[in-house]
Amino acid sequence: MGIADDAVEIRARGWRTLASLHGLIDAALEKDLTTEVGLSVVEYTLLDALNRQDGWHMRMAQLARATALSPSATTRLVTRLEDRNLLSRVLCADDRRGIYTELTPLGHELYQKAKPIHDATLERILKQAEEQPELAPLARILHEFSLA
Amino acid sequence: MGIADDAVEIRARGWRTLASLHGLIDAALEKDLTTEVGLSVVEYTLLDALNRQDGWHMRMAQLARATALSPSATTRLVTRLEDRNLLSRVLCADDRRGIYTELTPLGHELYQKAKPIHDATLERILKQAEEQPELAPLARILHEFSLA
DNA sequence: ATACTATCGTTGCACGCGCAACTAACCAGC
DNA sequence: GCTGGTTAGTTGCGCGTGCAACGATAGTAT
Repeated sequence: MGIADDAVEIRARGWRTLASLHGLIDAALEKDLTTEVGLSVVEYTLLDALNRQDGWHMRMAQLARATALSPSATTRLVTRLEDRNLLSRVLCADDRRGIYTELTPLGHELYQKAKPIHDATLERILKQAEEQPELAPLARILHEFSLA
Repeated sequence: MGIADDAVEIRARGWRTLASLHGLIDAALEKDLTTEVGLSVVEYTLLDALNRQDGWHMRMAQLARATALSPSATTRLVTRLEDRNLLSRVLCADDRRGIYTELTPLGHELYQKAKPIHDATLERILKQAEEQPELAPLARILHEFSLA
């Protein structure tokens, strides 16, 4: 009984810590990326996902999964980036329902410019989180462990 | 050089894992809490924060911090909950700019009803995440470690 | 071929969010 | 007392999001 309650409490604490650290990092990335290169966090996440598939296409559903977004939000996100000429939609012949997306040269270029900013902010915030008692344990784990 | 690059990559991976797990948990909580008790995650988070201060008031700014929300969003969140008679605004005498909030009996009752749902979903999703290779390491840590 | 069902992506809609501008209240200094 | 600066909370506004409904294509059974 007491043990089970403890487990519940530990999970709840852990979740609060996770949410808090996530909010902290997300807000910092959002601020820095928008001011420096005009990208929101999800926009960067999408470019990053496309870039890690170097040279290869991704379908809308994959992008939705990578960004943790709904299909509709993904549609509009891709539309926004397409309007800025950062990526292009490519109809694929074998399944005419599906839509591939790929980075344009401009999109690749902007990503290269954004990545160091992203990485620097991430390092800065994690370092800062390690000095905050509630966040330190989790932050330290992200900093040091491979997690996969 | 290679070492520094590795550190950057490890951090980026860690952040993606964190964001992914956060999204997974958040979506599941959102779904279960709204369908079962009509509360969003932030709404539950706020009630939870108030409840952990048992019997004591919280100011708007504290609530904003607890929910990782902007001041304006906090105002409207509190207004929503107040309109449902789950909490009440209390002007405090010593600083007439400040506003205290406290749970109503109805709010306390709803929280008691929501908490087991929240905890069950959290446990379920964490268990499920532990079977997903990318998320497992982080999920296991939340499950087992005290983190404070 | 013809239906029937499933999947992929897109749109209408309402809603919650952050930012900037605002009001009200506190707190100096003089 | 009054003035200037700061802090607490609230509103106007534009925007991104999820949900539900939709059209279009694919797959399958008969």
